[in-house]
Amino acid sequence: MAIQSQKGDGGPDVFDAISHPARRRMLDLLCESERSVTALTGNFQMSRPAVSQHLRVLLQAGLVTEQRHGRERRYRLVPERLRPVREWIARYELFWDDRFRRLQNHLSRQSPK
Amino acid sequence: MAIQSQKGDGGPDVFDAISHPARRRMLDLLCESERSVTALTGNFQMSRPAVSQHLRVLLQAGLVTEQRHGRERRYRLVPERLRPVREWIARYELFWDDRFRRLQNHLSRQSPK
DNA sequence: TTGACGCGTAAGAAAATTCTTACACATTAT
DNA sequence: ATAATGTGTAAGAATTTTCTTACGCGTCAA
Repeated sequence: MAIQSQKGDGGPDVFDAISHPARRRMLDLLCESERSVTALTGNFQMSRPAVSQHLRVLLQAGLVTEQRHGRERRYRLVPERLRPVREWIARYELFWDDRFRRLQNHLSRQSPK
Repeated sequence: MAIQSQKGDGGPDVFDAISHPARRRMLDLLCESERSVTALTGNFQMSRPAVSQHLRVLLQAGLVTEQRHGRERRYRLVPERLRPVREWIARYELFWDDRFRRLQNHLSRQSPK
């Protein structure tokens, strides 16, 4: 028996939402303007329901919002929600910058003097 | 029948690798110093083989490297590999900064004049 | 040499993911 | 009223993920 998963009920995980290439592409497309499901589907090879399902994942992660306009629903990007990712990455960014800085220091201490 | 998946054979996906909380935590731990599998396992509730399997995902994504020291293997962080994530996020960061800037402009054009 | 230690991998189970097709339901156009 | 549009959701299948236990193999210590 394997007791596993139980995925953070506290809130849908943003990292998980952006792990699928199609969902990242959807966000990229929504950067330009809000779009309907059908409009988005044109950019993928999957069926419309599949796109719809991906949108639901993004919706639950709070990365997009839905607005009904007559019979269509337009999805709009909520970029702020990506902040947790940005913040997590920041730590590592410093890390690789540090390496770069150390390398520079090392090199500059070699030629002069 | 459903012909699906075929996950990017070009290379293991970094976004996918960091989608699991345990793997992010492992990277966090490896920020401080390189560690062995057993040392890492102490920080989780899963079995050692499970940790080992997660490390393999990170390894294949190039996020860590492995060094054998006697009978143990130490894993070391390769922060540069997170760059694709940083770059992808950058676009959205501008986006939310823009919103902030527009709001400021809006407000500053209201009080003066 | 014998054990104990550190680790990877195999095998298998439980769940989650990700698609597809089929339908049901509004809304808009004829 | 009817038909066409735009969507969500249900049902089901193929795959992947993620764990666990059981083993096997090198390495270090007695």
